[in-house]
Amino acid sequence: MSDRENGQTTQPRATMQDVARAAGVSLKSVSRVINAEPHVSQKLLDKVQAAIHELRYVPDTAARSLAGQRHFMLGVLLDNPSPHYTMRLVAGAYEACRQHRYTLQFDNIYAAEGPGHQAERIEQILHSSRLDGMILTPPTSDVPELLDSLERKGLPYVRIAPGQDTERSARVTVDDRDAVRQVADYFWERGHRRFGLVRGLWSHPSSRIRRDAFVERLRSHSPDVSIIEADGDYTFEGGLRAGEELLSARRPATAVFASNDDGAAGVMTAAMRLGLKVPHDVSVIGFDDSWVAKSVWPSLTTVRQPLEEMGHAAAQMLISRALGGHHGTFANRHFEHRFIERGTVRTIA
Amino acid sequence: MSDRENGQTTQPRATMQDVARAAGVSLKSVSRVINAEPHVSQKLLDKVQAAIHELRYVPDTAARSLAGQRHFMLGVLLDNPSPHYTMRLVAGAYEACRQHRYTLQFDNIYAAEGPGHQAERIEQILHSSRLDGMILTPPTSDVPELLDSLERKGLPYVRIAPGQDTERSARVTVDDRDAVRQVADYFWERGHRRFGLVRGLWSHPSSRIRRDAFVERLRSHSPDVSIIEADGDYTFEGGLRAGEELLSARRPATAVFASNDDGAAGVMTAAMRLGLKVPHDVSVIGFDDSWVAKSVWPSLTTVRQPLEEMGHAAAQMLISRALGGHHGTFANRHFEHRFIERGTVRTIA
DNA sequence: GTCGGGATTGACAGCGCTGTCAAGACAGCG
DNA sequence: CGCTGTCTTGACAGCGCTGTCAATCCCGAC
Repeated sequence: MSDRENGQTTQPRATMQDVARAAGVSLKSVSRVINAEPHVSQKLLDKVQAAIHELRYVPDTAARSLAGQRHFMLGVLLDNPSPHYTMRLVAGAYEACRQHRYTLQFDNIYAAEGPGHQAERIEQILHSSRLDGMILTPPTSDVPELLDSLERKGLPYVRIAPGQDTERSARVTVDDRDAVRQVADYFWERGHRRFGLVRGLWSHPSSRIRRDAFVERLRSHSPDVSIIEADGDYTFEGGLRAGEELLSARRPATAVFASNDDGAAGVMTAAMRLGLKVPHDVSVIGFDDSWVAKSVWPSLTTVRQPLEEMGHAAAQMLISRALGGHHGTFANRHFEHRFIERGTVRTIA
Repeated sequence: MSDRENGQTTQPRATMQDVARAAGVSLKSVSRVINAEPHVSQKLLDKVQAAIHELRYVPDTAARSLAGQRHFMLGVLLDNPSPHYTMRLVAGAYEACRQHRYTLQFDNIYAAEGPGHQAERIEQILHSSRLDGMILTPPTSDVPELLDSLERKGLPYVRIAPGQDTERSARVTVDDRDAVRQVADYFWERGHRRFGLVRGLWSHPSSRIRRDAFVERLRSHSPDVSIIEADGDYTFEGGLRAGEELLSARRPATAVFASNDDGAAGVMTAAMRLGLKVPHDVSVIGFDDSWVAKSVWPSLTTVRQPLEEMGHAAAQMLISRALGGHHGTFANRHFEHRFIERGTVRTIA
């Protein structure tokens, strides 16, 4: 491998003891400063901070974990097939962790294997790692067995975008309904009256929510508006099939909302194959602002979830909690979507 | 938050001491078994393993780190804009880490900010975290300043797919040349004689390598073969522009190789806009087998790098090293690409 | 039967930090 | 001026494990 282990140039890292000595105070006082504990005089604070800075002191996480009851590690439960989605969420959570010198552990829980397996898997995860908290990402946020296990173990957790039984725990939410209404209105205001809807995967609560919001909003504009629905199962393939169905109907849709971007890309391809031009002949809006949104032409009008911020918030909640925060009350941070106007919607004269 | 901290049901985790007692041996003997040290009799081994199993003992990483000189943490240096690429590499590395109860720390190094900033950034990373090794992913594998810093600190590292100065360190390689030759032959054998090439980003060594291999291979078939080149900078947009250039030339290419999938998707879109059908009028091959490869129609013929395996191998090398392995010699694990035949290439009569 | 040497096992001192508890400092009050 | 209560500071044990070193065991060779 590539190195020389004999740290010729590397002087040993400063310890808390070193800082204490340099500042002329006790070990424990340095500890107090590091942990921002109360009852520290300004004078002592200054001395210690100067010494810390001077020695470039960085506390040793392993020692802190061993001696105290924090462990500087959070877990994230993952089971989302979309790398882009996962990546953004995790990036946000990771950033929050880094800021507090925490580490993030990733755990894939395979929903496909059924709730029994999942419960077993999480028990194992909890037993074998010392965590200060757990972040549940969709679709794991809605598996009751998981929540049960977590509660039994007494591990704090935060659910991201839970679909059901929302009040049960701390959570980070985002209002899909609201975003979908914007989509519906956007189409409506541009003169569209015949709609297509590509549904997602029924096992994800988000799927039903998005569908219902879209349909309801449109009906509120006109009770007997035309909406053709088809299943797209959140994939390109699914969107392709759904698109062909929607666009080759007798009175085809002029505006299609796909429950995610992959599906929307499928619809665009279907349009192309049917000789329809986007947005001239069909308008399309996606959901997620994933990577593909910019890998199609025209680039896709879509809705972006602030996933990084959501992940960040979730981790932040857990970290504050570990520092000795808010017991009893279930925090809830809410975020808004951002509508991203690009090139796939046309205004009908 | 969602829990009860008073672990009513949670009995304390077993410690090594507990195991020693249960097995009727000394603490140190259990430690030997856990660390697979030599000089342990079969009888003792059995007793200890039984006790470990019985008590569901899991060693405490923090304590091990504190007491020993391993820290059970590896770092990955990231600076690749493609989430899919990063994700796959990291997933593999992470899996290897999990198997050995290691943790992976991610660090973004912003190449765009220039080598000076990077060196500073890595110094800071190395100073503030206790790592057993570092994995460099492209394009960080080719920043000499980074390697210098790592070596100065004496931290073992492995470079993934380094482009230059390969022998300098341990590494995990994959032969782009070989894969690109396959691509060239694949086109050639199917009767194509007029080629288009979408180049990548010059700052990535891979870009030049892929380009050269493609051109050389084709020339080896026929010295004055027609190859039109255009810059695609590894993005969809770039591929789109490059595609329009290549396909609207006087004697347009019938087969286009794009240095990555995003670029290939751009070429396909360009073809569509020019009224050309893929693969009937133009054949396209990409590189990476990224998410978009299946989000276009027809789905993209491409080349897949075994990124998970590569990440896994890199982490594995570092972990073995930390266990006290191969000093002096620079390991090198080599991987092969896999050619993925899908629907974007046509055989010319 | 005895000795040398390697194989096997264990005792023990910390690693760097936090939690506990007690001591010292200091202000206010009678 | 002494006493009490609060604020600040420090001493100390020990978290769970590994590295060191010494003790013990077992074997073949003499």
